[in-house]
Amino acid sequence: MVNDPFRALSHPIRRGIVERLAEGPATVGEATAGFGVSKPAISKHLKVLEETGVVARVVVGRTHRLSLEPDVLSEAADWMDLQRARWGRLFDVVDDYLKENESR
Amino acid sequence: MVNDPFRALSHPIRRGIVERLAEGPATVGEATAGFGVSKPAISKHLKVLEETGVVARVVVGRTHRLSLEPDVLSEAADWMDLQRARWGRLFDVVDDYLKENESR
DNA sequence: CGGATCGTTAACCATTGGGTTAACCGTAGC
DNA sequence: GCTACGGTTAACCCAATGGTTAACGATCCG
Repeated sequence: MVNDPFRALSHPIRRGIVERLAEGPATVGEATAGFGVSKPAISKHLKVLEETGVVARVVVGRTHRLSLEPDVLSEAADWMDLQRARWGRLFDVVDDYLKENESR
Repeated sequence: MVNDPFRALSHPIRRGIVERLAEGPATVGEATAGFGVSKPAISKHLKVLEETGVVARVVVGRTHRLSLEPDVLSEAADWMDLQRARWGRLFDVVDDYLKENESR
């Protein structure tokens, strides 16, 4: 999978960036303030988010404006919801199953 | 974050295992057939899923029965849905924003 | 022009990740 | 008892991650 949103979201800093961008577009400085890592580290995280198609970048003068690219993230959200719907049908079944096994 | 479901889901094999377990509990062999990697590799993926609290294991004789542990995955699904709800309010705004910047 | 600002690239380093093979453990079954 | 089976552990390998500092590029502004 070339666009792997789960990989993109597997680091807390990148999730933090996504959270901020979910409020609306922002510059790199705005979207990444306060994470306590160096600028090159931030730059790498942004590269991952951009490569996976989670974030889009528009260069405006010397600042880079970032915005969320909903499609790829929606894919991930859809996958999660689908799995949740499937396991949701099993709630009670699982309990029974475990009890059955414990008593074997 | 000690229980990081996104890390757990960041590998396609682990997502595959989750998909199978969303249909219902299964043994290791059942849940992980056909991934084309060795058994130790599988074992490591299962360890990750177990450590992150995504999967529970009950040893029955010489087989290990796996089942999905819904809580941690639900956390992730909730996070995704929350972000989607937030960025959803921005759809048109983003378009305007990009156009505005392109014309600068 | 010259300095400050926003952000990236380069080079490097330590750790983690994901895979392998070989060996092992415990249980099942003949 | 012994072999087959389900699965893990150990030891190892290489590539990818995530961080650093130092330097750079480009733009803005006095």
